[in-house]
Amino acid sequence: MTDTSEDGRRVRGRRSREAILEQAVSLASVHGLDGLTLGRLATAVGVSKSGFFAHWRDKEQLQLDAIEWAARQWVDEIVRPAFKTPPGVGRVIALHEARLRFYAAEVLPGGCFFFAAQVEFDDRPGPVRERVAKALADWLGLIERVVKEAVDLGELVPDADPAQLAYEIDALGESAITQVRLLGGDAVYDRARRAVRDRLRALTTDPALLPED
Amino acid sequence: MTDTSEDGRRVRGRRSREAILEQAVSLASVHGLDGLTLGRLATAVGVSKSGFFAHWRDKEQLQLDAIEWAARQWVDEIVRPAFKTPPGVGRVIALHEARLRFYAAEVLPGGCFFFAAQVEFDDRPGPVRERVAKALADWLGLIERVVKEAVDLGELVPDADPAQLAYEIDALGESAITQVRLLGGDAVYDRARRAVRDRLRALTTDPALLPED
DNA sequence: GAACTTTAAGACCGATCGGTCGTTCAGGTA
DNA sequence: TACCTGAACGACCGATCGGTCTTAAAGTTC
Repeated sequence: MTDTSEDGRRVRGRRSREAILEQAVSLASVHGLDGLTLGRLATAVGVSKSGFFAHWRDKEQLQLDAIEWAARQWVDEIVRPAFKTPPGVGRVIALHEARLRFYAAEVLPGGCFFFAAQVEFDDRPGPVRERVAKALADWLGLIERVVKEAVDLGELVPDADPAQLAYEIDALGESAITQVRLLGGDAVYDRARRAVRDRLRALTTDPALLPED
Repeated sequence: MTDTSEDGRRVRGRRSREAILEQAVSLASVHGLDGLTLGRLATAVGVSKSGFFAHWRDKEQLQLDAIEWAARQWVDEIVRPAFKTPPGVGRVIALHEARLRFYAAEVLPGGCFFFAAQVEFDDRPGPVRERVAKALADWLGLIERVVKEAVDLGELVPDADPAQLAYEIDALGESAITQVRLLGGDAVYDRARRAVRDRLRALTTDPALLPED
C-alpha cells in the first residue's frame, strides 16, 4: 500500500485535514497562533474538537502544520507570481509589490499570518519559534538573492549591499500591513511602494529600468 | 480631602497599582496584551488575583492603563532623550537611534510593548484597539514633525515628504526588534541605523550634518 | 460476511480563564 | 472608643482551555 493509493478513508481524511488547515491559517492571522484555540477552530470548520486528534498529536503539531501551509501560500501567492518577472531590478520590485498586493487583496482576514506568528513567538522557545524563524530567514534570504541577481546583472551598482537591501525592503513592506489595518487609508501602500522604488532608483545603473511614480 | 492628601491607604494603593502596571507592561511585551492573564500577573507581582479589582473594573481597564504606562515609558526613554539634540536632521537620527538603543538595552523583556499590541489588536474592535491606534498615529506624527522641522531649517531638501519619511523611518526601526529577537545578531541594529542614515544623506543639503558610518 | 483500519464523534477530565462575593485589616475621622 | 474608607484576601462561579477515552461508522482486505 503506497502513499499514492486512493484509499477512500485517507482521501476523506486528507480533505478535512486541508479544510482545517486553511481555516487555521485564516483564524491564526486574526487571533494569532496561540489565540487559535481548538474550540474556535472546531466550530469554524464544523468539526468536533476531538476530531482533531485523529490528525494531529497536539496543538503544537497543528501550529507547525499551519505554518507549513501558510508558507506554501506565501510562495504560491507572492514568490511565484513575482518570479514571472525576469531577474534584475524589476524582479526585486515585483517581489515587494506582490507582497503589497497580497495584503491589499485581503487574502487572509487578519492581514499577515507570519507577521503575527513572528511577534507572538519571538520569545517563546520551542519548535514553533524555530519554524517561524526559519520562515523569516528564508524570506530575507530570498530577497537577498534576488537583489544579488540584479547586482550581478549590472542593474544595480556593484557596492549595493544585498543583505542590507533585503532588510530595508522587508521592513518597508511589513510595516504597511499594520498601519493599514490600524489606521486605514490606501496612502500606506503607496508609501511602501514608493519607498522601495526610491531606494532602488538611487542604486540603479539605468533609471529606465524602474517604473515612474 | 484633596487628591494631594497623604492618606496612607491611598499612598499604599498607588504604589501597588504602579508596581502592578510596571509588571503588566513587562509581561505584555512578552505574552501580548491578551496573553497577559490576571493569574500570571498576580503571581508575578505577588498579589492575589482578586486584589486587582480594587484598582481596575475589569481586564480591559487594566490593558488601557498598561498602554498609558507604556506610552509614558516610550516618551521618557526615547522621545525625551532624543529631544536633547537640537531640531534638524540630527534630531531625526537621534529619535531613530534612541529607539534602537531602547530595544538593544532590553528595557522590556519582550522587546516592544507597542509592536505586540499593534499586531494583536489591529483587527479587534474596541477601546483598546483605538488607544493602540492613537499611540501609533502619535508616534508617526511625532517623526513627521521632527522631519518637517529639518526641512524648514533647510537641512533637508524642500521636496522631502515628511509623511513618507516618517513611514520609512518607523518601518526601518520596527523591523529591527523582530529580527533581533528571532534571528539574533547585532548586525540588525547596524542595518537599521545605516538604512536611515543613507536615506537622509540622499536628502540632506549638507552632508556634514550626518555622522559617518 | 468477518477482521481490520481510519476518521470522526461524544462524554468527560483537570487546569485555568475572567470575574464576583463576602470578609478582613490598616489607616484616618469623629 | 466607635465609626468609616480603601486595599487586599480567599473562596468560589460558569466558561473555556488543551487533551483523553470510549465508541460508532465508513471503507478496505481477506
